[in-house]
Amino acid sequence: MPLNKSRVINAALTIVDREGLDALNMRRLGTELGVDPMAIYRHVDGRDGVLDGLAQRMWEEVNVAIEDGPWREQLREFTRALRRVFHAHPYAAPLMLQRFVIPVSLLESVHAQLRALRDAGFSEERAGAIIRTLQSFGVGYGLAELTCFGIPEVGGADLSQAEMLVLLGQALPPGVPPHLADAAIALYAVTNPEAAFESGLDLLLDGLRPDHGPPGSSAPAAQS
Amino acid sequence: MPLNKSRVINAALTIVDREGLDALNMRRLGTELGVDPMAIYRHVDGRDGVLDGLAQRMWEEVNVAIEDGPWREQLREFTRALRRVFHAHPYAAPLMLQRFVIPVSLLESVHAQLRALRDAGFSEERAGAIIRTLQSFGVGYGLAELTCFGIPEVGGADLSQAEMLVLLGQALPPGVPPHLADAAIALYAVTNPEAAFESGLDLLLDGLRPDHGPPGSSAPAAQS
DNA sequence: ACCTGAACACCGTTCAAGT
DNA sequence: ACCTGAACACCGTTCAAGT
Repeated sequence: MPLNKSRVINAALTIVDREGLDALNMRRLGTELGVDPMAIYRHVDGRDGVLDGLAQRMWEEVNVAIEDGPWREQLREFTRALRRVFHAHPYAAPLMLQRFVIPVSLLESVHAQLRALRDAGFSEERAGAIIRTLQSFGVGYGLAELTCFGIPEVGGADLSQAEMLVLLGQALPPGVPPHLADAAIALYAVTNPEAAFESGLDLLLDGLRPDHGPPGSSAPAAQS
Repeated sequence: MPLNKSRVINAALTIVDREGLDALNMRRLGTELGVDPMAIYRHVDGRDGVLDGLAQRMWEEVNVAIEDGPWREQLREFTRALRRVFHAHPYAAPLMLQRFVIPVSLLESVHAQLRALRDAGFSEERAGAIIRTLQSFGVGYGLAELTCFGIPEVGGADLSQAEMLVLLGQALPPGVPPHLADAAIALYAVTNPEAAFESGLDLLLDGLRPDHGPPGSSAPAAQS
């Protein structure tokens, strides 16, 4: 079992998932692999290379099963998957937004989405805008949740209303006027994170209508 | 002119804006302030405290002039301001999503937005969802642009179509099939970043309709 | 070709003095 | 009360050997 890049990234992810990004150093990674730290440099371009590898791994985890089916559901499922990575790997997932790497698996998803939207009657330009918007929303939402609720909490995802308010209180500047505290509560003290995300997703998807009529389909029914 | 927190954060932002986050260390910060590095620890809680201060500063920069006017324009302007910070401080802005700090100025914006939406006939819950969605979109989009185009390029914001394609090619895995390269181009090779962002914003805002009829206004005209 | 370990430069932070 | 500087622990990386 010779050392290779994949094994290095695996070990790195194990460390990061358990102890956070700061705990990842080359010496630690060496002992985790049972190898001299310097041996790693043969397979990966230093610590930076390891972080690149982690970012790539995170994007690859955004894989979604259904790539056919109605376009709206396809986009919805992809955006959910985007957020899910942040919950699954709260320490490593932010790397997706720090390093520019595009794995093939992501391009395959994008390709399927572009085709689905084009088939539904969206112009090429609008299709791109829609996917970019959903991607931004997905990663932005996932990342914002992480920084709001703190890393360990978001993993368990079960904070009581009281605990959340205390957490919020600590982040608020001392001596905020009541009406601003109310605003903070309304915005950040979310009781059901899943439902809150879904309603944001609905907001985005329900407003979408093809520009020119689709090749052949009945009228969509979303705006009740 | 005694040393204080505000002066420390100012100096830190100067360094970070010019040379990036990695260039920010306590010794460097000391010389920038003309002070022994250890003097800084009196006013700020170590390097971490400096980063917290920078995150706070970034959020404070998301100030928007108009806080009245129609709700749609108010939200639009705020989301634009969110993205603008990432272009103004490409190195420091990502800290907004790494540390949980909420300055009063942000809460004031949120409060005004909540009221505007409530007055327009949106329920409290839906108003929160809308603002959260727009915030996620704004920061997600800004951050994604940064990682896509690279930090210095996003500042200048003038990349030729050719330069952008080369940049994209470097990020793509070697030997991607043509149809996937096409997908990457459609999604990432944006010729007009401003226009692309605006169309995402339109996507989000145009779909919004109050739940119960507004207190008294004529019908909105957005979906032409 | 691949792994090893000593060594170097750098950085955050503690602590005991200074004024 | 505030600033100073020596010192320590830690970490990424280079380099000359090893097998």
